[in-house]
Amino acid sequence: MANQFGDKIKQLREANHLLQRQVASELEIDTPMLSKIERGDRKAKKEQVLLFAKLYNADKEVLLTLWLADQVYDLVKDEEMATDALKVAESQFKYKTRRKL
Amino acid sequence: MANQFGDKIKQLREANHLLQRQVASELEIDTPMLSKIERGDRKAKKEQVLLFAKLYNADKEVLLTLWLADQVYDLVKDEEMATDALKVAESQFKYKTRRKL
DNA sequence: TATTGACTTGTCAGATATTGGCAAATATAC
DNA sequence: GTATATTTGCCAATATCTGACAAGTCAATA
Repeated sequence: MANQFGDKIKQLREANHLLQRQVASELEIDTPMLSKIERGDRKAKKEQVLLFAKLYNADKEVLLTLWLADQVYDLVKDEEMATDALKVAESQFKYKTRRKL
Repeated sequence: MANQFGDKIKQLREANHLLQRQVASELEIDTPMLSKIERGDRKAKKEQVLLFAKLYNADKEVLLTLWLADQVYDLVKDEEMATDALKVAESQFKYKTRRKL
């Protein structure tokens, strides 16, 4: 997993002087799992992203964005048409939201 | 599945006056499967995308782009931070490719 | 260098999702 | 109506993901 999110939450954890043990306990997962999430080995659940934001007093929109971006990146990273596809998806998204209004 | 790709290949099939039966046979799948791919119910394999391009004499880059874009769209469609995440993923992608050179 | 504490790695069974294919339903054309 | 084309529903096989645990490394320090 491409890992902007993991890097960020590791950074935040350290800035808050917390151990994986402590954070893991709050998230009700074990330390190996947290380690893997920080290292990008495993994907956090959306609900856990919100908990990270709360625990670290961080902007949840920022974390959710990085979390999603990593997933998008993983999906397209090996594809030649990656950036084109991202642009197409983006315009498709904008079109749909515009229609909803 | 968001369906720019399916619409496109259905359009191309009809422009080429081909039946699902015929195309499916070329792809070595059954017609229900092709129907589902055209309708966005099932995702085509990358290898099948290339076959579509060949069969319909279409630009494979275009088809691959739509095919990937649909997948990206599906991933982000229900997320509030969707467009932000796409932008972040895009810049991440550009950075990595730049580094590779 | 033995012990301790923090973190990481490997593995695996169980859960979940995806796939391919068939049978049946529906739509379209004649 | 019949015949042909397409779609829908379903299911078993397979693949992928998940959570959990045991064992590993690494760094600090007694």
